[in-house]
Amino acid sequence: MKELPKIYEPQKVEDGIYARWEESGFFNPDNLENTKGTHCNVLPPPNANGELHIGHASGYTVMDIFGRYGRMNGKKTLLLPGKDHAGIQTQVVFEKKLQAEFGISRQELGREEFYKKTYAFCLDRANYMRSQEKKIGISADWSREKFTLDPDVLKTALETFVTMHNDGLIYKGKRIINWCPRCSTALSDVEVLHKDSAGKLYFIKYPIENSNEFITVATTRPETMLGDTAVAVNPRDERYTKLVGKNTTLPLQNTIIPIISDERIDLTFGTGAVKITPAHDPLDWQIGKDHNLAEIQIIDEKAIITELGGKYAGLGVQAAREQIISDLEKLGLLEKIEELQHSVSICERCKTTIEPLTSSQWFINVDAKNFSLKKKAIEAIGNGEVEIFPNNFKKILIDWFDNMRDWCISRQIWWGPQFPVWYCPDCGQEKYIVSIEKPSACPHCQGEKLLQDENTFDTWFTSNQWPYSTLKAHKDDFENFYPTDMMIMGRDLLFFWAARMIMMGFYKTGKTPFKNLFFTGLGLDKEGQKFSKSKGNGIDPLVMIDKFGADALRMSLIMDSAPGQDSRLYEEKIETFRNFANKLWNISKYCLSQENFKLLENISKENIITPADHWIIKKLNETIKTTTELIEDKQIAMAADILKAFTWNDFADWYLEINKIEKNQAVLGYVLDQLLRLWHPFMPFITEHIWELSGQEKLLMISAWPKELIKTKESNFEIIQDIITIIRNVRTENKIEIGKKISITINCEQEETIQMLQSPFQEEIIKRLKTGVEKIQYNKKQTETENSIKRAIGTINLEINLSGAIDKDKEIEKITKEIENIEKFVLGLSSRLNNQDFVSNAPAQIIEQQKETLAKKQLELSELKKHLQTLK
RNA sequence: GGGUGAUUAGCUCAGUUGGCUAGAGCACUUCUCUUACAAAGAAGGGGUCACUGGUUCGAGUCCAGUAUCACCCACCA
Repeated sequence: MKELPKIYEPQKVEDGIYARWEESGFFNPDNLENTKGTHCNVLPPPNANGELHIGHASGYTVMDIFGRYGRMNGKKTLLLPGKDHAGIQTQVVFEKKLQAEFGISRQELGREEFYKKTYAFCLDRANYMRSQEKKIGISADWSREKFTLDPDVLKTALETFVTMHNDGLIYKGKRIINWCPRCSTALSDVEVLHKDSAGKLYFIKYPIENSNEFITVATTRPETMLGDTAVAVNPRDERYTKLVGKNTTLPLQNTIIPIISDERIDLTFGTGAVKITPAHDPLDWQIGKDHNLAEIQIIDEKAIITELGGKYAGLGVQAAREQIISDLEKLGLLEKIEELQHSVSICERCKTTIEPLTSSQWFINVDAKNFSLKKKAIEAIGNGEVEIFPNNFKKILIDWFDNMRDWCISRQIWWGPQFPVWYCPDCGQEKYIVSIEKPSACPHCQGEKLLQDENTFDTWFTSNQWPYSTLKAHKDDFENFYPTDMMIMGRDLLFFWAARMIMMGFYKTGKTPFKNLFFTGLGLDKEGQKFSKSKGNGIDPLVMIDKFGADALRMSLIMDSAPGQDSRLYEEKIETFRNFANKLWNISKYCLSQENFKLLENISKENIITPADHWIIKKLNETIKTTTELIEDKQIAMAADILKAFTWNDFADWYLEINKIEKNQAVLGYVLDQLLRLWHPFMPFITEHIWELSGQEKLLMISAWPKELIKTKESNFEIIQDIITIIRNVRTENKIEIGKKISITINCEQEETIQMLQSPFQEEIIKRLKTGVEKIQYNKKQTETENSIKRAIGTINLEINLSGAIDKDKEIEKITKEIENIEKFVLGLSSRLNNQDFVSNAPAQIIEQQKETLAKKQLELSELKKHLQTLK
């Protein structure tokens, strides 16, 4: 066996291992043989406009763990990768790039050219990002990789638009929408963020018609008064009862508008009287509709005052506001200004303040009579058709659906698929044709100059169809894999993506798009801050992989965290898992250095011989069982934790040390074999590498997940462990120098135990495992050697002879403390066992356990007391 | 305004349906380069599980309330 490096060097082996996996073809489920059942995870497509960040890495790790676990369990496993064109975000990114590199705007480039260049940019980024994804080790089938604008994927999405339109679930209408003046597009409700900011509340006096009185309204946006068409008060507000039905003169515009009453007015806020601007406020728009008020658009799509704004036309919103306040002040109509904390709507992508505008847009009716998308989704979540991890996200989702309003899906950006809607210039905008292909002629006037609707789709309209649009693009995938098994994403995508995928899935296929929906938390930096570009606190996954290895990064991303819970990531943490990977490396290095060592998939009973053998096999069995159960239960962090404890504390710290003395290479080979399999989903690179070094021909990636449990008999190996640990402890406590040899006496009445200890190698083990023991004596009865230290281990009374070197005071102190401790515990336990309520209510098993513990502790206590006497 | 999560060792966090004296990593103390590993080994110290009540034989875990922090949602003129 060739000499392996002392330190595992992931940088040198990872790329080669990934290449072997790819070449094997087993990422492609079509090449997997003898499969039983399927595991499918259509991977969330990252935005093809940048690079992978730690959030992607975190999600991919979870997906890959379940994917590899599924594959090792013999399931036809498909992880389907892809990229998203990410409409607005990509347009923003690419416009900036154009400006920075060439100093040109998209307008200068023209729509068609801009689209072409953006497409090329996305493909370039997609290529780069794919190479990053491979670095993380994701076992995805690249032959099926998709892009949201691929013709076949897009076709499915557009077909959905057509059928939804035909079913009356999509309509075009003039409604109030969120407008981003910088992006020049409408936005859906979820694309708008709300930022708390300090603002001002202006109190403006509106003169009552034919009177000297005023009605004072309060507003944060005085400039919108140019478009007021009413003043509203609450019908129960007695202050204004006599004014309802009268009119007021709108200052500056000098138009006459009515004073109306409406339930939705909060009488405790401001003056209780509200100016109504239907064209520029969502609530006002509703009220305007109900009261038949005119909509006067006085702010345009660039946030400039329109012609209807009279003398203020052409001013920006902010400038108009200042001018209006100054003019009102001159007129004596500004009563006062108060400071106010309120939230301002901003664009999710560029943070520009949103202008609510009325505009003609396309909407999805989410609660249609013939097919209520949201009710269907709520039902599926409620009845468990979609299982959600962690479970508490269920309620959040249902609440969100309950409050969901119609969804605006049209955008006025250039980057993205255009609506399959056609207009005839002669017949006008009212008559349109919905068709994926351009119709040859207008059905109304036979005109042939048809123009396509200029709107592009909301990115989420296409990506919400991802699970079936990708599967439908390849042979029988849809039949084989839909509904998919897992969908995993960051909790920030809950509403954007998860919720609406469920809706669309039910509409299109009548089924949920995925059976299990799993949310990861967000990655935070060491101070608990969200990673963000502007803060510059990001951790580049590639840099970390280069520094610590992909396996270490993967482990650091999933350990010490609960599903859906945010977790902090920092280099020191990744380092600890690099150290663990190195531990696994050295464990393997030791095994491989042994003569006649080979990995064994199975072991027969005859080969489990010594007390340590039985013990380690029993521990391994428990580990296999628990790990499997935990993964099935989606608790991967706990699963890895159990595995880690077994690997390090049981196998490395004990079994390997014993193997140096008492060889049983069959057990060694079997445990390492099983261990590599168990670790593979979590740390695929290092396990595959060791697997190969061990001479295995078949890839570990497609080897079977451990399941067979070999029955073992109980061994008393724990007694040996206790003896060793106690001796080491006593040596340290009494400051016995390293080289000094000591002797021990084992007092025990049980013949069986003594036989075990005297069986081949067991004494050797006790002597050589850092105990410095030279001589072991046995006695059936208690001996009373002067100056020795005694400790009870079950039925054994261990006597450690330090030849006069003991620190008597310290020993007395320690024993006294220990006695107190145990007495307290024994008291608590025995009073519980004497409690009739406990005895009659607690399960028999618990009672039995506690009785045993009590007996053991009482025995220990009496031994300690005797020991204390002899010391004194 | 509504909601969710968090509060456990100096720090970062686990702790599944309630069940023996609450765990890990890092940091800390002491010792050791022992031929798999100093990225390691051995032995230790360190916790009123935020607070107050309640349910229970039994509560870190369940219920109610309080406090602090974080995040999300929201048509707060």
